[in-house]
Amino acid sequence: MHLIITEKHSTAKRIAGILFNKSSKMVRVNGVNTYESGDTSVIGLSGHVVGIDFPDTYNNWQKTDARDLIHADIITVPDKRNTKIVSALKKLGKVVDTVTIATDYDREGELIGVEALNIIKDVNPKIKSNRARYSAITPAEIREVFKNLSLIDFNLAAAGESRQIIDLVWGAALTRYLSVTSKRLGKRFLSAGRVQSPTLALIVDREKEREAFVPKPYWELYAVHPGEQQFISKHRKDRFWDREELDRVVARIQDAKSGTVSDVKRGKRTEKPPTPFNTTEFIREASRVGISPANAMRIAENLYTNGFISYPRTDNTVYPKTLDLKSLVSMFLGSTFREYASRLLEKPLKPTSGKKETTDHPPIYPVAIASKEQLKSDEWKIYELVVRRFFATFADASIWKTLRVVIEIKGEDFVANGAVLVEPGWRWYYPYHTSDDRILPDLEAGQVLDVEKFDIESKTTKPPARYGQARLIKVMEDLGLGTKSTRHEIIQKLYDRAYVHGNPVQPTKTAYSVVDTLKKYATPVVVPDMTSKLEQDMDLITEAKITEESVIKESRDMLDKIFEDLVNNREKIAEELRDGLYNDQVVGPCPECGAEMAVRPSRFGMFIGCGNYPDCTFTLSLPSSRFGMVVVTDQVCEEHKMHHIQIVQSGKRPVEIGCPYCNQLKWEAAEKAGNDPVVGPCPECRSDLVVKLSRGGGRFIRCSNPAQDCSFTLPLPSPRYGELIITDTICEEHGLHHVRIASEGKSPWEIGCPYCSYIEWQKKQDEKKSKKGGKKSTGTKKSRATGSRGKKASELTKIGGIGDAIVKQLGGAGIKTLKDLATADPEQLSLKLNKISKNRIANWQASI
DNA sequence: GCAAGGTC
Repeated sequence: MHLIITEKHSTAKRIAGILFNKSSKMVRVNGVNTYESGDTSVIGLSGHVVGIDFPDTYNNWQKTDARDLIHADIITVPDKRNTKIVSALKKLGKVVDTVTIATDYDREGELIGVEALNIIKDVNPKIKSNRARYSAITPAEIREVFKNLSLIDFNLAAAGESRQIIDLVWGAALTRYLSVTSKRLGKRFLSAGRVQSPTLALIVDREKEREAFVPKPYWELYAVHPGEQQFISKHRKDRFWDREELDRVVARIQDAKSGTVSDVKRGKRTEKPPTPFNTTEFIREASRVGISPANAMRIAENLYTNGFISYPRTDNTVYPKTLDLKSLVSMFLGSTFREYASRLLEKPLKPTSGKKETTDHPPIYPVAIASKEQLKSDEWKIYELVVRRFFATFADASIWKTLRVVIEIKGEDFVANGAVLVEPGWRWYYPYHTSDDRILPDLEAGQVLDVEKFDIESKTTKPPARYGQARLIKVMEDLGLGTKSTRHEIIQKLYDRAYVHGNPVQPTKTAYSVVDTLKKYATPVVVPDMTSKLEQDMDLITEAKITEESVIKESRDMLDKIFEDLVNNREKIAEELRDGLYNDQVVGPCPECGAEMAVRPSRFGMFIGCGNYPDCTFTLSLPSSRFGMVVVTDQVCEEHKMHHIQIVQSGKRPVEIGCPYCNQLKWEAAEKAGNDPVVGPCPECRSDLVVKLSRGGGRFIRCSNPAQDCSFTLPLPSPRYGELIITDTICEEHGLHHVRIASEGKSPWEIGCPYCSYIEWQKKQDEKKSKKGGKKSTGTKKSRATGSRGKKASELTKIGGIGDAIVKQLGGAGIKTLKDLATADPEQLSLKLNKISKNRIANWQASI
């Protein structure tokens, strides 16, 4: 049997479609869809199906010396999410005599293929192998390539493997050193890596430049020319740095009522059409239409899996020759883009091409017609962007008519520039770039012009701007940091680690400390050179000029030297790191005694405490801090002079607490006022259910039974902003008023009956969980095994919403006291309980 | 609980 292995499922399906035509049959092997015809099978991987790691004996961060990781054994481990594919490969491997590796045509693709081959070799050492290399999945190219199979490039795969090992060793050793030395263990650990650290350094360096920037004042001088077509001209000097000089000029000209046109230059400016989309350029243009890099990639992936656009992760800016561009454009004759397509087809199609041409994937282009109704609004925005960009790459240049006029006013030259778009060219297809005409009247040399007045604008030079996410991705690409698929993830990682916040991106003090320490003691990991050197070495490995082993050894030796320094200076570094880390926790003056308040850990999560403790015991609570990391931003509350606070949770939008004192006062006021809006009768005791403000600034619904012996609660879905409106509609089933959340500038969100909405939401969570599988079932078993114990009445019932049945469940999960509950991770706990969401747990915790 | 690279 012949087995073809591709990098992803979608390519397996498409290649089978081309090679087998209609005889392609889908066969499930160990739960993996494969395609079969006659003696040949095609299976798709999911990228790397195995990874590398250290043996379990190195797992304890405190007990293992970080330095030992440099020379620790490295083992291959199957990727947890892809165990099915691994076993399918083993199963098929036994009955196969030849394997064709048809993964992506790049370095990682070669490695991914060799990894799969090695899995098969384990069960079938005599297997024969070859390689199919293609740059676009078109029938012509695929058929051709499979007629001319080549050999696997094991050197190329070895180059990829050297990268894996070097990244793991440097990343893990430095991450552990930083975390252990600064005692930042658990989820607040401090990380370092070949790509993330230089990226973080870029952000920190830019912030330092901004801090060091001294603004310089300057002035601009304009003349206003009235008439049918009023316009302004600017003094030729552009910027006056010397106020006295400006004053002298103004004194000379101020009573001038006219000027003479001394020079007129007419010209033409052409703008070439844009080049085909690669990932970075796509992300930048998506941010123009208001979509963040992470969202743009998520949406693009979605459009790709649904067959609307081509593969979105590509560096290529040249359409492969095998791509049938004409039929792609013609396809749009039957769409809302008809007029654009037919205009393009009037002439032969000549696409632009960019500088970079790669072999793995084509540039991003549309592959099918979509209608606006079919897609969500952001999806349509992205789809339209890809379509219009595709069109623009065939369009003509746009042409501007330009006019430059010099006007002499009492011996001083004033200049006016005009530009009018005369041939829109590609701009007609691709209207995302502003193209404002600057219209000047048709002037002739010698003409006398009126001057109505002079305007002086006083300005200052601006510090370099902070990086926006899209800009940062571009800079990373220019420096060779990361890949098209990882750059936006690396930036996300910096947010998750609380190294940065906001957009444009701002570093925290922790980032300053980490970057400073690494710069001083482990320079190679904070500069892009490590990546460029690695790239060069990988090329040499590929050309068989040096070995993988020698590259790895050299890298380990370098890290050994670095660790000598790190170990010798441990105390000093610990102190430096902790200083910076403390600065990151400083919130502002204590309202009671004026001392410095800072974020501090307690058994129940983080809180803000006074530096004068125990003399001053004033505290502010930070309710959601159990679920994420606290970020102190540089925004300061005018009233309390406290820094605004954010709670960052990996993979989620940060929770903006704002000024923690304002937040606390708001909550206390709401508690005191007690006029909480009533939603309806409590399903358990018939008292009023009311909307309460949670300590985190969020909202939830609770029973207001005055005796406090009913503990029914309902969470509310999470837009924390906007007004909660209780409507007149009443749920027939639960008797509760429907609610909606109204935010300014957005259409209101109808939640309906909060009870129904909660049940609905829980169902969805359960479905998600059951899809994950594996982990959950063992958790449930465990909870049953220990569940028989917790029987007595528990302090847990003091919390709203917890009755005897839930106490029993909680007991089974090892939660017996309020303290247990307060310190539990809601997500983990929710997995151990039956139909109790992590939000519900979070609400309990917030009410402790 | 570490990296970065695939893929979803």
